[in-house]
Amino acid sequence: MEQNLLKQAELKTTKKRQLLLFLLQKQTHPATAEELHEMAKSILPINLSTVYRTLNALTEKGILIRSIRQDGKAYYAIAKKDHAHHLLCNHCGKVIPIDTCPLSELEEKLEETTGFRITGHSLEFTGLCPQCLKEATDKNMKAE
Amino acid sequence: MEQNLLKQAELKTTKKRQLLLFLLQKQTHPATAEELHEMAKSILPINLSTVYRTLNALTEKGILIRSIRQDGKAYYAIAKKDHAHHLLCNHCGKVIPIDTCPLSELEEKLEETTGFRITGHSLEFTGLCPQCLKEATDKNMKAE
DNA sequence: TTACATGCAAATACTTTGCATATAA
DNA sequence: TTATATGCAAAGTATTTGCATGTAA
Repeated sequence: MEQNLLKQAELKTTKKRQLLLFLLQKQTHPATAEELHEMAKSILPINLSTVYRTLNALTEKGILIRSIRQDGKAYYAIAKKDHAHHLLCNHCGKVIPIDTCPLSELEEKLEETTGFRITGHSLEFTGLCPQCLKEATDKNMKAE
Repeated sequence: MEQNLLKQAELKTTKKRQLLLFLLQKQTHPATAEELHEMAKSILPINLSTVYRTLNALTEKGILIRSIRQDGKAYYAIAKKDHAHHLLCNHCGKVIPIDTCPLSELEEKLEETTGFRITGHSLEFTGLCPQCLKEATDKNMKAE
C-alpha cells in the first residue's frame, strides 16, 4: 500500500518513507513533522530532516495535504478527494468546484471551544464567474 | 480614533502605536508585521520588535485579528464584528453563533486561482449541541 | 553503477525575550 | 514619579539546505 503510493509519486521505495506513510495512514488527525518523527524514531532510526524532506516530496506529489494552522506549524495528512465545495455564479448560474476543504481544522477548534459535536457543514461562495465579470466590466465601461 | 482604541485596550498612547493603528486602518487587506514595519519606519523610526509587541498586545486585547496563512506568516487586521456564522443542532434546532469568519483569506486565494469575483458566502455547521450530545450518549449507554 | 535518499551540522525565516534606557500618565 | 514602552542584541522555534555517505533500482 505504502509502496503503491511511492511508485505513483515516482519516489524510491525506502523503509523510512514506507514507515512515514504507514504512520500517516494510521492517524485520525493531521500530524506535524515533529510528531511523525517521534513516532517513527521509536521504530527505526530516522533524522528529522528526512521526515521534512519526505513530507515535502509527498506533498508536492499530491499524496499528502499540508495545512499551516494558527499555531504556525504544518500539519500533514493523506490526501483524500471525497469532499467538495463550489463557487456559484450569481449571473449565469455556473458552478465551479473547489478541490480543497478548509474547514476540518476549524471544525476541530469549534468542537473544543463549544462542546458541539459537528457532523457536517455546508459552504457555498457566490459572486461572478470570469466571463460574467468581464461582461459586467465591459458594460460599466460603456456606461461611463 | 487610534487613541480611542488604545484607551479601550488600556495601553499607553504612543506615537508608534497610533501610527501602527493608523496604517492598519488604511489597509484593504491584512498585513504582516514586516509590511507594517516597512510602512511605519518610512514615517518615523521604529524597531521591528516594537511592531511585533504592539501587534501582539492589540491582538490580545481583541483590537486586532491575527491569522496565520499557508505561507506561515501572521497577518493582522482591525477586528470587525459585522460578520457571523453559526452552529445548528440537528436534534433540538438550537443555533449557536460563531464569532469569527475563517473565509476571507480563502476567498482571496480563490479569486486569484479561479478568476471568480467572490461577493459573498454561506457557511453552516450541523451536528449536536452539548445537551443533545449528552442525551444521545446516555441513550447509547443504556442500550449497551 | 548511478541517480536518488539520508544524516549531520549549519543556515534561514519569522517571532520572542532580556535588559538597559526612554517616556506617558 | 512610576509603571510601561522601546531599542538592541541575543535567543527560540519550525523548517530548509550543503555536503559527504549510503542505498534502491
